[in-house]
Amino acid sequence: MAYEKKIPVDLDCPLRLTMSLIESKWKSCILDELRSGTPMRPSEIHKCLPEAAPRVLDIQLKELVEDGLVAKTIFPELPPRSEYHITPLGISLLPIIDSMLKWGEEHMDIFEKKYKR
Amino acid sequence: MAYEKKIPVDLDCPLRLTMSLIESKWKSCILDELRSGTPMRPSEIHKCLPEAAPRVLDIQLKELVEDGLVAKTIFPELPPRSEYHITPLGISLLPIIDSMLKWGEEHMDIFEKKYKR
DNA sequence: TCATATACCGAAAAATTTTTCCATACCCTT
DNA sequence: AAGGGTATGGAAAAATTTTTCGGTATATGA
Repeated sequence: MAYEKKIPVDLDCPLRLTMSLIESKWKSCILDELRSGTPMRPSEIHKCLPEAAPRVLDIQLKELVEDGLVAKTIFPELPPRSEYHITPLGISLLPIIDSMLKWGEEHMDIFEKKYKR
Repeated sequence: MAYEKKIPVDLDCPLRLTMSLIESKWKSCILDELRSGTPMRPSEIHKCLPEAAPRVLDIQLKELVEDGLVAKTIFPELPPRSEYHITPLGISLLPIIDSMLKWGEEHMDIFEKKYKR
């Protein structure tokens, strides 16, 4: 995530650290989908976020797991089956996701008028 | 911001809307700097965020103004002088910035151990 | 047998963001 | 007149993210 980039994230800045974990296009949405705690299979997540390219969901799920916000269970079955669920660390981010969701709902009209079409 | 991109931001998704306003590298930090309400000159902002390329601060300040989160006052003087201050809309985002700041402080140790060096 | 579904991943193209460098224009101080 | 500070912006390179396309492998159902 952070230190394998050419220009590494400044982990000493709390704001940049938190942002770096969720700023990719679909990460906050993935966490929102997983919020209930019920594990979801990747195909389900894809269905819930149909506008996201499947490949990018794969990549971002992998990064969420790497960062410890989400955990993965692989069932040794065929055809393959796996499940993702939110971890306690991910759950601790949900209030932030909530407040962004709420802010977006409350102020959506401003930006629809401003930018739509 | 949103609809002048080839792949426009989905303004109907409240989460993506909110994220799109603050996800650029330094926007949340700029809002944090302006939080007190006291106007700041661009040169001051640059000094407070020395790791940011000045050019990118200019660009992101401009976008923050365009999105209505920050306002700009230009004084018709020479040498040129201008000031940026946070708007009520920007202030309404501060609780989100706060919670990200707090989360980052509380969980920094995890990621320092994990990614530093 | 053929299509579909499952999960995943490599590679390249495209889009976007960030960085870097340079330029404008004017003032003040040395 | 030279150097430094002010605010700003063009342009290209570099870095990063996202998209798109294709491939692996195996099982099930038509």
